[in-house]
Amino acid sequence: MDSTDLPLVAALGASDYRATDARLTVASLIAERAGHFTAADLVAAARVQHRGLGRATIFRALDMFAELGVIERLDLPSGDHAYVACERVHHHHVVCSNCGRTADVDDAGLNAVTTEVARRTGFRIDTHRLELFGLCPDCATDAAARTSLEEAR
Amino acid sequence: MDSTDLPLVAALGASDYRATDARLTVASLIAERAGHFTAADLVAAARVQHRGLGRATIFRALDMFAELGVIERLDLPSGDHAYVACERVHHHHVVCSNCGRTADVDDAGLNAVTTEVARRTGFRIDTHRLELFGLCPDCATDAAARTSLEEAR
DNA sequence: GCCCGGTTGAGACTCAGTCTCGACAAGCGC
DNA sequence: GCGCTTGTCGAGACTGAGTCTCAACCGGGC
Repeated sequence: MDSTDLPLVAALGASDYRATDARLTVASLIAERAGHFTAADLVAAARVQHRGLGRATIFRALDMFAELGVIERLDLPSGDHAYVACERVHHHHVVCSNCGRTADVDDAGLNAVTTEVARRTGFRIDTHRLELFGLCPDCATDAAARTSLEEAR
Repeated sequence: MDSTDLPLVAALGASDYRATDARLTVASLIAERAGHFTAADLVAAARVQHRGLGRATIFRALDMFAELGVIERLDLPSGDHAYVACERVHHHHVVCSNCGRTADVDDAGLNAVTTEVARRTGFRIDTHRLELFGLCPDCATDAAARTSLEEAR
């Protein structure tokens, strides 16, 4: 894949930040990952593939991409922090707890929920965060196949 | 307040865990807090009020109460971890980003949202986490008063 | 060539959370 | 009462994610 095709690189180009080698490297590392990833993943991958990339640089790049809205921070049920590459519009994530793959979903009726919550509690809701965890179609199929196999025994 | 009235203490009594002094102290520290609190808050409070309470003990007690379902872990928009005392049934939290007060809300139509998301993405949704942030009625009133005051100038 | 501001990698630092260890206390059989 | 087991304790070492600092580097403008 030509790295200039990456949405992260496009966002970088459209911003006031310079498109340096280090940032392009981080962008391509992120693009290599299908689902969510942790900062530690990137640091490890950078060490293996592109020696010259400091820890601080990766954290700085992640902060910057998060600020540009092209990656988003995620809190896994385990309490760990992770990131996902994503669109810049407001949306939510569904995370496969088996393979880590993620999917974006838009509002999907959540606006009505926040309105209802505001009405019930009297709170003025400014922001919200919805994260959904489960099995992606592939892993769900696998799991179902494995279950029926065990039942057949 | 008689500490035996605390729902945390009741849950502790109903469990297999021993109701030791250290745990009762942690329970009363948690009960003193109206909204969410961090582990560091408790450690600091314990140091000020009840010298003899180790860091590890507080973390262990928090884990235990979380396991009993009487406190719940929360991820603030800042990325910090916090805890809230809460009911044992499944529910969600609304957090005041000004004073930290929290309110519990039940499903409020979210079930429909998860069903819709599952339908659209093909994921099998197992768990989810919804956190809402905004201003509680008091802080919202204050904020509104301050805004109108500034407009009058 | 020189300056300036943005960016870099290295490494020190911080701090939340975990782990380990020896001490202690409650419960229980004898 | 005694000894054993088990659960719990506090202290402090440890770990690892994330931040901060600093000197070096780089490209652009003059």
